[in-house]
Parts: sequence; structure tokens; C-alpha cells
Amino acid sequence: MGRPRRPMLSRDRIVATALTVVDADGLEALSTRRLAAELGVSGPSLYNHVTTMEELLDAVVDTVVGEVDLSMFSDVGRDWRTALRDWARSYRSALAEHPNIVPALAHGMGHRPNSLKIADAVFGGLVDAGWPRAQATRIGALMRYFVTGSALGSFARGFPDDASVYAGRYPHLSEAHLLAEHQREIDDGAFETGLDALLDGLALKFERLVSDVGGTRPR
Amino acid sequence: MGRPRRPMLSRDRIVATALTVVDADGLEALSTRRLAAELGVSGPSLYNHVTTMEELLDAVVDTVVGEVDLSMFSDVGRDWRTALRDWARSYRSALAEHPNIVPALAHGMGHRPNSLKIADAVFGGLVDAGWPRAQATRIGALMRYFVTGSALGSFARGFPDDASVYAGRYPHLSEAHLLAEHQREIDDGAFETGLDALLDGLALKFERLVSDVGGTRPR
DNA sequence: ACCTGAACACCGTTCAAGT
DNA sequence: ACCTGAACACCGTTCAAGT
Repeated sequence: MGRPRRPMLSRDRIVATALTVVDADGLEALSTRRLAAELGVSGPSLYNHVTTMEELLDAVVDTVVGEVDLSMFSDVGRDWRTALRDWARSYRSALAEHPNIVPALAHGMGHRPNSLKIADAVFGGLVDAGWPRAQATRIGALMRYFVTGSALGSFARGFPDDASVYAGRYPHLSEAHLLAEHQREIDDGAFETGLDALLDGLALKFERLVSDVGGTRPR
Repeated sequence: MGRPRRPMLSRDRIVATALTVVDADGLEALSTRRLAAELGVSGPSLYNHVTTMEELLDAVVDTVVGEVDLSMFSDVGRDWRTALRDWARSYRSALAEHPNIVPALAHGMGHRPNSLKIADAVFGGLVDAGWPRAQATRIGALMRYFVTGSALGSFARGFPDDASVYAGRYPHLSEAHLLAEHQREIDDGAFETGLDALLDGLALKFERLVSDVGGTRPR
């Protein structure tokens, strides 16, 4: 057949199609052959636009992460607490829309531009709000731990809904088989109370920090 | 060759060997053929002891999760805050000893006995300490989010150490290439400050809760 | 430059055959 | 019951061949 007059593929189209495959049928359904079929092309063609399956998956994750809202860190009106809260919710929502890619977050964040963009925005926002740089780095990391962990835990299926699993064995879980139905509410509730606790705890730390400097902290 | 006089394999030996393979060469190195070779046996033999590769991986994750210390929840001396702190550290340590399995946490926690044992112990400890059952459920979930998220983020490699990646593009990250060397300290610091913030925030919530009931909460 | 089919070295899993 | 080798339907990736 040979080379077509106009390219049939583009990196962007490949990445976008890969995401729809993952969304529809999960990470393990994503293969070069399946993806190529979806694009109306033969398997090896992909290698003209993408160097490796792993790199492609990184790119897919990056587009998802790119949907996270970061505008709150440049809004002068918002204080760091509400900025952090809004950002965490937006981050979680972005992952919730594509639950199947969450396990892939474990690989290669260093090579994903949008992950760096997030780290940059959060760090900048916190430093502008008066946090010392070392603390701002830690807070960026710890907030990411919480949000990605909630995505990892939330959307994986939870407790078995078969009551007999718990009988005898797990004394405190006698009603856990009911959790399955309420998984959504529980995950949302856990996320929100965790977020509140985290921000309350950080506010406490911030106050201590300000008073240590003698109460003359700017902003 | 046929059936040996004494079985060459056992489920436990398979699971243990699978863990050493994953520890040594990562999740993607774990295959039936590689694992069988490591066990001095042919590939299909595994299927006499294990129904599927996925179930095997669940079992591997469960042995790792089984190393988490839960004794602090039955120690009467310890208050819920320090119990939660000690448990979170032990949980994180267990995962840190086997960083390569962390991505596999995303699958099927419902079928892992030791995950349920953990949920049971945490829930029981919090209820005993005076937390309402609904809150105890949430706290168990949110602590798991934080710990697993820290494992997911920590041990994946972090920021590129090539300064040119950041130049111009990420205004606040001009020194981020230095982070790679300090990854360990930063992860530890972020985990500890996150843990502090979480516990401080929950303590605040607990106080509010106690005073709402009229200050007559037992224990 | 960008597609194709053939080929290579892998997978997980099934199954008949052996003891 | 528990191992074996052969076989099936898959993988990711390379590469020569076509335009």
C-alpha cells in the first residue's frame, strides 16, 4: 500500500483514541493492535508517531492531568486554603472522570509536562501566600498524596457485598457488606473530611509559623 | 514426566517467589514463565495451585499488606491519635519495603483478607476511642488514601534532575532539578507534615464533636 | 515521510498425556 | 493429584518493502 497522500495518523489522535479505549475497557485492554484497529490502521503504523507503548500511556495520563483547574492559584482574591481546596476537588474530579488510568499514575510523573505545571502552580500559590519554600514543597507533595490516594482507593471496588465474608472473622465489620451500596457517599465523605482535616491542620501550622516570626508576616 | 512423589509447588511458595521477582525486577517482569523458571518448574504447573495471574498478584499484595502492624489498636494505653500515627507509619513502611507492588494496590482490595483485617482494626480502634461509627469509617478510608498515595508518589521517580527542563516553562520550579537528590527527605518530610496536619485536623473535629454532645463523652 | 505485512520473542491459559 | 510439552490466541516491537 505504501505511504498515503495525507497522513492517516497524528500523535494527538492516537493519544485521544487511547484514552477512549482505556475509559471504555480499562488499562489492560489497551494494546497496539486494538488501538490501531480503532484508528483504522495497522499495528506497526503507530511507531511512526510514538516511540513506545509506555511513553504513549504517559501521554494519556498527561492529558487527563491537564484537565485539572489551576486558575485559583493566580486569583488574587482567594486565600491559600480555599485555593488548595478548590484545586484538590478539581484534581480529584479529573481523575474520577477517567478512573481506569489511575494505576498508571505510578509511572514517570517526571516526564509529564502537566504534572510539572501543577507542581509549579501549587508551589507558586503557596509561596505567594506566605509559606516558606521548603514548606510549600512539602504541602504540594502531601496534597498530591491525598488526592491520588483517594482516586486509587475510591474507584477500585471496595468491600465485598457478601455478608458471609465478614461473619466471625472481622468483629467490627458486621455491617460492612452494606458499604458497597454506599461506596460513593463514603468515598465523597472521606475525601471531604480528609480535606477539611488537612487544611485545618495546615492552618494551625501556618498560625504557629506566623507567630514565630513575630506576627509580622506579609500578606 | 508425570506427577512427582511429593508436590514440587505450594501456593505459599509461589506467592513468596512472586514477591521476590517483583521486588527484584518490577511488576512487569512477573510472568508465569519467569516465575515457573524461578521455581524450577514448567509454566502451566502453576495452574494447579493458582487460578489466575491476577489472583496471584492479589495474594502477593496481601502478604505485603499483612506486614502492617495493628497491635496499637488493642493497646489500651495509646490514644487514638498516636495509634493512628503509629499505624500510618507502619503501613507506609510495609509498602516502602516493596515499592514495586504499589501500583497493584489499585485492584481488588475487597478480596484481600489482610486489607479487611486492617479496616477492621482501625474502625474498631476509633469506635472504642469514642468516634461515631460513620466518622470512624471515613477516617479509615481517608488515612488509607493518604498512606497509599504517599507510597504511589514517593517511590515513583520524581522531578527530572535536568535543569533545562524547567528553564522558562515553569517559573516557580527553577530549583526543582535539585529535588531529585533530596527526594527521600522531601517524601519523608511531606509524609510527616501531612500526617501531623491530618491528625491535628481530626483532633479539632473530635473536640467539636465532644462539646456538641455536651462534654459528656465517655473515654 | 508514513503506511503495510511478515516475523521475532514474548505473553496467559487450556488441555491431553503421563505417573 | 500434580507435573509435562504442545498448542492457541494474544502481546510489543523491528524491519524490509512499498509509495
